[in-house]
Amino acid sequence: MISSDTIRGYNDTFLLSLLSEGDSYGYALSKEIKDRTDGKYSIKETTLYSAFTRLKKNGFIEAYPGDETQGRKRTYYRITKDGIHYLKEKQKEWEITKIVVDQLVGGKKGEYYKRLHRANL
Amino acid sequence: MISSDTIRGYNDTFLLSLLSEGDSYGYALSKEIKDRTDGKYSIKETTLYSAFTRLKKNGFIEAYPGDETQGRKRTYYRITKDGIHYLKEKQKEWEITKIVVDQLVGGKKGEYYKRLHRANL
DNA sequence: CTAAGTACAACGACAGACGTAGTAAAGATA
DNA sequence: TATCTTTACTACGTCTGTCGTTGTACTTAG
Repeated sequence: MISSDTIRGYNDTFLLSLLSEGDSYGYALSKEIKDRTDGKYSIKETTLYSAFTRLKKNGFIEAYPGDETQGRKRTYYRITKDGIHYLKEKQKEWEITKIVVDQLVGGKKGEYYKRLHRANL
Repeated sequence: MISSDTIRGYNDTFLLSLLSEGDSYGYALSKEIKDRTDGKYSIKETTLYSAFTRLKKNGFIEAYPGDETQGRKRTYYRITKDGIHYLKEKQKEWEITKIVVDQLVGGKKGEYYKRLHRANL
């Protein structure tokens, strides 16, 4: 199980990405994250709702009440234009981050080969 | 420029990875990180030295004084066996993290969900 | 009736990153 | 000679996302 701290700051992006596929609410988004990662990552409730608060404050999402006739009333969320813009920025950032971290964490086959070669010089 | 918060928690791993190639000291490691990422990421001084403190406390590195005949005396760092073990764990974690985040940030055509299953991680 | 699942909110604590400042020694420049 | 730049740290306080804990409330299954 990946810890949330490992991918700190990307929870907002995960939520925006899911909301970019359609409006949803807390519990459904939480389940979706767990399902899509095959249970390898899940967002904590407190993290989830504090993320909603932050995203609202930043104008990246809008909340509206659901019209459930049964069950407890849900709060639905809709991504805004600013949210879509932010999402795209973070998607680009992630692509760069992957490359940067790959170069620094090491541990890849190719890297070992190069190091071995260098050591033998 | 990638922010340190984006890759929070991986600074320790970066340092351990570099030290796994050979002993080094603060400034050299800082430069190496900047160079290897083509300037796309750099570690702040305070972050660097607080990382050293943490790594020492965890027994992942050992410090020893350099024997420079000129210039200010440096503190060199050497990775320990525990450090190597931790590094390998984090390298594995990173491979999983990449797949997990790829699946959730979106913006790419979904090859990754299949990869997650195929990778058997 | 009770337990489990759904759907949130409030509060405080923690840890890594970071801004600011200060210390110190050497070499380069004017 | 003076000072500016580079190297090499240490100390201290702040910020922010995450998370543990607790509480509330409504619904369905057994």
